[in-house]
Amino acid sequence: MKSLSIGGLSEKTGVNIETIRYYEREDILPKPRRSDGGRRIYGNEDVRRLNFVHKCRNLGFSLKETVSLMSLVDTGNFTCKQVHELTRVHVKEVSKKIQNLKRMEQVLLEMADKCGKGSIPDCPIIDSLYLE
Amino acid sequence: MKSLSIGGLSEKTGVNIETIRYYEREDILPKPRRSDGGRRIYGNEDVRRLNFVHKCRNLGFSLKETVSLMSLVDTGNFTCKQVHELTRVHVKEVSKKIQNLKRMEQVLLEMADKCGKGSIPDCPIIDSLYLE
DNA sequence: TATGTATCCTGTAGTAACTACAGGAACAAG
DNA sequence: CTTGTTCCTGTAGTTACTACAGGATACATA
Repeated sequence: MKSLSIGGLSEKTGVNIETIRYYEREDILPKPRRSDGGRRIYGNEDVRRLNFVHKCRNLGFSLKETVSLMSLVDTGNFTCKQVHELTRVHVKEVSKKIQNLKRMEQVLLEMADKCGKGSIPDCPIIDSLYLE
Repeated sequence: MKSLSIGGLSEKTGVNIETIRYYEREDILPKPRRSDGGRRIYGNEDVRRLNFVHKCRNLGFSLKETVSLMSLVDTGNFTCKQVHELTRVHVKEVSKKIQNLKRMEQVLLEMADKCGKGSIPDCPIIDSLYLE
């Protein structure tokens, strides 16, 4: 089992060094052991955990949700059903966000389309922003 | 021209009272005149401006971008072309966000699909979160 | 062994865009 | 005149990082 410095861990996982220290402060990652000089030393388990967190974040889970998922796993106190439920709820939120953004995109495209692209200070985009 | 209290303005525009005061602090909205008792008094122009800001925010423009748009309008120093360009750049970012979220959604759905929904502490969703 | 430089340390503050108080003043209705 | 609602200022909290400052440590090279 090889050990890593914080820089090594950062490179291996793609997570920023400052972010790793932040996760430690926030008790999202356990405090690692230190070298004689006081530097953090990480092992394979730390890589695994950080990958887990990183992946959750990329999938849009909040840190709170991520911690929930991890502690479920840590305690062994979970069922596949529970995890499925958590995922289902989350995917619903993601879908909602997509819908909202699509609506936004639509309005923006319509506005841009109506715009004459002229060189005088008069624009239907601006006009429509003042309405309602 | 009728005047409004901050509560009235909030109701009329759908913007939170605290948010209105925040916009004032941040010089996004002008400081309104006050009553003898020191309360804020708003007019039609304030409704217009706040609607503008609100709409920009709903369309995903940052406050900075919103202020840029407004000051373009205020100075009259803009062309339709400029506004079109700003919109075009913004819609590109929105589209990118949509793409990312869709990818996320896909992965989550796939994970949920593989999940056995069983009642034992073993779950392919969790397993896949540890990978990479 | 000296030295340079790369990496690391802690602690604090900044970011965006609000939101949430606390503690007090003003206004409207009965 | 009391009661209840709305409003005031000022400060601190939220999320998830990111960016220093000022110093210590580790390691490669001369």
